[in-house]
Amino acid sequence: MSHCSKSSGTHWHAPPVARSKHLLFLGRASTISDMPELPEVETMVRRLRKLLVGRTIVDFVSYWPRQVSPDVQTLRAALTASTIAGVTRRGKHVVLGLGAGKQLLIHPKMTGRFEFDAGGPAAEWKHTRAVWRFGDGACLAFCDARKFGRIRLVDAVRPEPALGIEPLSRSFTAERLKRLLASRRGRIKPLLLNQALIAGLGNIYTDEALFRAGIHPLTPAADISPARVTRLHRAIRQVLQEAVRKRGTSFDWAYAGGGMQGRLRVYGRARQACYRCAEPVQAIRVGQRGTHFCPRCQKAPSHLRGSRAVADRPPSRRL
DNA sequence: TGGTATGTTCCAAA
DNA sequence: TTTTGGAACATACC
Repeated sequence: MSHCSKSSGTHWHAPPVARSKHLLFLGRASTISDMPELPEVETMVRRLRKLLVGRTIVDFVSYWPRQVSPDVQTLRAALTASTIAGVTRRGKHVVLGLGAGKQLLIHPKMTGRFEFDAGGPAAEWKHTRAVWRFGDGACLAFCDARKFGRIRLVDAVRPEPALGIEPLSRSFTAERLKRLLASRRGRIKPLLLNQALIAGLGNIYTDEALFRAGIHPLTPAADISPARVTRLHRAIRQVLQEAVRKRGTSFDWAYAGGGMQGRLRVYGRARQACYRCAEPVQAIRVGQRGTHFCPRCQKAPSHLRGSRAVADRPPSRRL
């Protein structure tokens, strides 16, 4: 494949050669984290905050210009000489506060992660897509195997994108969730994944919250009783809070560092016994996402009862 | 080799 | 209008 066609020439050179894997655990270099749902991004943000606040950017390089906006030259000019005033989270975005009404939003998508080296550009990592260099010689790298991650400079006064409520904020109440779901005709799982409604839930924690609330993922949102929505609200907050405490879920080659994987009750447990009732956990596909639930603890909605949509079938099949 | 992946967006169709 | 499915983005692992 040719890299050159779409890069308009800006800062487009070969990315640094990756060090062999074991070297990542030596020396000063430290892996910040990885991962993509709210607890994982929150974990990233907390660690980045300690490392970055007060540091002044002296250079920015992108090795995959398609993932940054505006264009690399504009972005580089805007970032250079900026001091990072704060690091926060909005939904699944890492937000670097730059002062002067500017913010840098970084979305890790599926495989984005940060690496930091206080000693400067000596360390180079696998899949490095962007590097920030600071006045004291330290370097921050955004690494992203699948290149889905996005880095966007936005006006802090006009916050983008349009994201829904923060599920761990005080304003996310059971009543609020009821209102959010009441007028919806869709199924509950895709609605919980909709970032314009609730910002931060992803595939793992949605399945986990639905299990804890005893709600089948295909249940039409408007059919869920008020009492059950209250349970769902509590389940969402509990599972997210627990995952934040555990520093998120570590899964496969792309993600390491968290401890929540040992606490998951249905996600990734297809055909294994439900911890509550011993029924095998079932895997189906909902809105193109792998979906795990216990068919006994999470009763199918009445209109689907007995239908093939909730019967055993391999997760690779379309519904 | 093919199926799958923690995310999102765009389009078409229902 | 709302909802849903499919493809696309791009790569790595099993």
